[in-house]
Amino acid sequence: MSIFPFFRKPQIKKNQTRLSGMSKSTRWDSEDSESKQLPIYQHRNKLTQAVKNSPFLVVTGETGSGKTTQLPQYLHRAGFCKYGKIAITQPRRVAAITVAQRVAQEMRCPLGREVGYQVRFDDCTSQDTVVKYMTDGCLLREVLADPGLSQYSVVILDEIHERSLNTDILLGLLKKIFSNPAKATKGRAFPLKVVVMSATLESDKLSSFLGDCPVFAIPGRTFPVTCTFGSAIGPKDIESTAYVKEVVKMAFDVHTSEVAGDILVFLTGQSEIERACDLLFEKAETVDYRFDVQDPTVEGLLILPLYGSMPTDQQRQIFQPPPPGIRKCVVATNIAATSLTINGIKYIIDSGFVKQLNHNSRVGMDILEVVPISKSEAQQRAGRAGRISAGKCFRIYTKEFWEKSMPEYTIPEIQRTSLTAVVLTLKCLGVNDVISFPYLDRPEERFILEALKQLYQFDAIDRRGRVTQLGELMVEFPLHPGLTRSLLKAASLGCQDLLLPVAAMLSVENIFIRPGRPEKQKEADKKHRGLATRVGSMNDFATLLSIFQSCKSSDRPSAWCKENWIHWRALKSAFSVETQLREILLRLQQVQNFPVETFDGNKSELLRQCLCTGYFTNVARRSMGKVFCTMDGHGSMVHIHPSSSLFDQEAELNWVIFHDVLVTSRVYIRTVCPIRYEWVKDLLPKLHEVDVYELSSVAREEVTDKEMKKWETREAAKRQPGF
DNA sequence: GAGCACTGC
Repeated sequence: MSIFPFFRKPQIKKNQTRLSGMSKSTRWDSEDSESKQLPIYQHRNKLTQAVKNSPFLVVTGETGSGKTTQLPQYLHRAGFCKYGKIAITQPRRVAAITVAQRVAQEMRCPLGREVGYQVRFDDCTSQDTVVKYMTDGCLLREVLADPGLSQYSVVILDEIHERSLNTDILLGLLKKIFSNPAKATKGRAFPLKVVVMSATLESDKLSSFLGDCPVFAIPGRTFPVTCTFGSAIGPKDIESTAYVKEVVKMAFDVHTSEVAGDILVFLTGQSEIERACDLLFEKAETVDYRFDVQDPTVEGLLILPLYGSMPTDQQRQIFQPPPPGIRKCVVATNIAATSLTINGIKYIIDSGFVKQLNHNSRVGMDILEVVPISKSEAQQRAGRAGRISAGKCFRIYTKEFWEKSMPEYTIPEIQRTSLTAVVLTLKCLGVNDVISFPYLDRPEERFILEALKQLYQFDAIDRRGRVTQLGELMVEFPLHPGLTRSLLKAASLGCQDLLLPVAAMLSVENIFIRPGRPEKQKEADKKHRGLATRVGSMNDFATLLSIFQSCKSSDRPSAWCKENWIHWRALKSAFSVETQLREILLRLQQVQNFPVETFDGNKSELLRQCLCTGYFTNVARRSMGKVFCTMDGHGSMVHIHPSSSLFDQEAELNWVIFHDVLVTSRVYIRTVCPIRYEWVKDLLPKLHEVDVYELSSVAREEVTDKEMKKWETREAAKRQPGF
C-alpha cells in the first residue's frame, strides 16, 4: 500500500524533460492555491523581470515570504533554464534537502529529476535537474573545479544574513568574477545572473557591495511578538551564570500565568540545559493545578532538553505535539534558532547568551566562550514565537544590558575564524591578492597574514605567496590543512591506512560520550581508558585509529559503541568521511604527479612521524612539572587535558604534539602524542622564519628581490643551533 | 583532575 494514496507519479516524456519549463507546456501553469497565497506571488512578474534586467539582484523578505521555494520556480517558468541550471545555496544540509523536496512536490516531479539537491555524501540530481538546491560548501567546491560556473544560468545565494563563511566567500567570488561584463560573458551564451536573498536587515549594504544593484523587497507573513525585558541580568553580569536560575524562574512564571501555548527556552550548552531542566522539573512538581495555574486548560508541563549531540531519536521527540492539556517546554541551545523549527511555540525565554567559537590571533588559538548575543540574534530568537499566531518573548536581561552589552549584529564568521583553509581556497582560485579580495566584511589583516604564514609553514604556498604543487593537492581535501599535510605525507610513504581513519575521526564531532551523572561518568571514563592503546607509548591519535578499526571490524558496531560509551552517530560519519578521503586520495594519485618518498625510520613510529609534518605548529615542550610550553612563537603555558591517555604521565614526557586547545579553568591541550625532538628539529625553524609583517607583501604577491634577500639574511641569523 | 554552541566540504 502506498503511504500517499493520492500521490500519482507524473507522466514524463523523455524529450520533454530537459527544456520543459520554457516551452509552452502547461505543466507548471496550474499552481496550487497555497503557493498563490504567498506574499511573493503578486510580485512574480516584476521579480523575473528584475532578474532579467540586472546581473545582480538583492531580494529581501522575512521567513514565510516564500522566496526560497517560489523564486526558482518563477525563473524556471520564465525560461532561465534554457541556458543552464538554477542553483540555490543554503547554509545547512537539512534545509537544502527539505526545500528541494517541497519544490519537487509543488512542481509535481519526482525529486532528483527537474528539481534535485546536492549535499556532501548525498547527490540527488540527474541529467534532467535544472533547479538544484545545494549547500554553500558544495557550490564552493564546484567553483574550484569550474570558476566560470558554466553549467548555471542563475545562482541564488539564500540566507545571506546568516553570514556563513562559505556564503561570504561565494559572494565575494561571484562579485569578482561576474561584475566585469567582459568576464561575465566569457565562454557563456548568456551572462550569469546572481540573486542574493536575505532577511530585511542590511539590504542597502548588500546592494552597494554589488555595485548598487536593485533591491526587491517582499513583505513577510509572520505574527507580532511582544518582547519584555527583565530586571535580573544587567551589564555587570556578563561573567556570571545567574541567568540559568533566572531563566528557570521566568519559564515557571510563564507556565503558571500565561494561557496555553508551548515554551522555548534559549540557553548555551548541554550541562546548563540539563541543570535547568532538573530545576524546572523540581518546581513543576510543586504546582497545584487547581490554584496555581491561571489557564484551566493547562494541566501539566512536559520538559524537554534539546542540543546537537543528543541522540537523533531523542531529538525527534521534540517535534511531537504534547498530549492534550500538557504544555511543552523545550530547553535548547542555539540549534533552535535556525537549524530546527518547532511548531506550536508561543513563548520564548531568552537568556541573552550564546556559546561562540572565536579565533584569537594573539595566542593563535580558537577559544569557545559564552558571550552576549547580538540584537539581531535576539530578534531572530523572538521571531520563533510568531510563526503560527501572536507570541510573547521574555528577555531575562535588562534594557540596559540590551543597550550596553549587546552588539547590533553578530560578528560574521569570516571575522572570527581561522582563515587558513579559506585563504588556500582563494589562492587556488587564482585570487593572488587575498587582502584586497572583495569581502562583504573584511577580516582583520593579521588574521589573513596568520593564515598565509601557516600555509607557508605547511609548504602549501611558496615565499612569494604562490600555491605549490602540494597546496594544489591539499585544497582537494575537506580537512584542516595541517591534518591534510600529515595525510599526504603518509600517502607518499605508502602508509595512508594509518592516517585516513585518524583524519576522519578528528574531523567529525566528538566521539566520546560523557554523561552528566557522576556514577555513569566513572563507568564511561573507565571504558575510555581501556580503549587507549600503547604503541610504544600512550598516544591519543593511535587510540582513535584503534577505536575506528575495532568498531569497523565488529559484528555489531552500534552495540560495540554503546558498550564502550562511544557516539555511534559520530563514528558512522567518521566511516563515510574516511571513505571520501580515500576516494579523493586515489583520484589524485591517478591524475597528479604524486610525490613518493621512502622511509628509513622505525616502523612503529611511522604514524607519529607523519603526524609531525602537519602538527609541528602544535608542538609543546615540558617546562616544569605538568606545565608545557608551546613552541609556536606564542610560548603559551598549557596542560594536558584529563581526558588524554597521557594525563598523569607528564613526568615521562618531554616533547608532544597536540590536535587542539581547550580553554576552561586552564589552557588544556587535547588529543596528545609524545614525539622525539629529532622529528621536528628541522621543521621548527620554519615557525620563526617569516615575520607576519613581511608577509603582507606575500599576501599581495608583490615581493621584490630586494625584500627576498633581506629575509634570507634574517632567516640565516634566526637559524640557531639546537632550535 | 575534566565543562566542546552550531554549521559545512
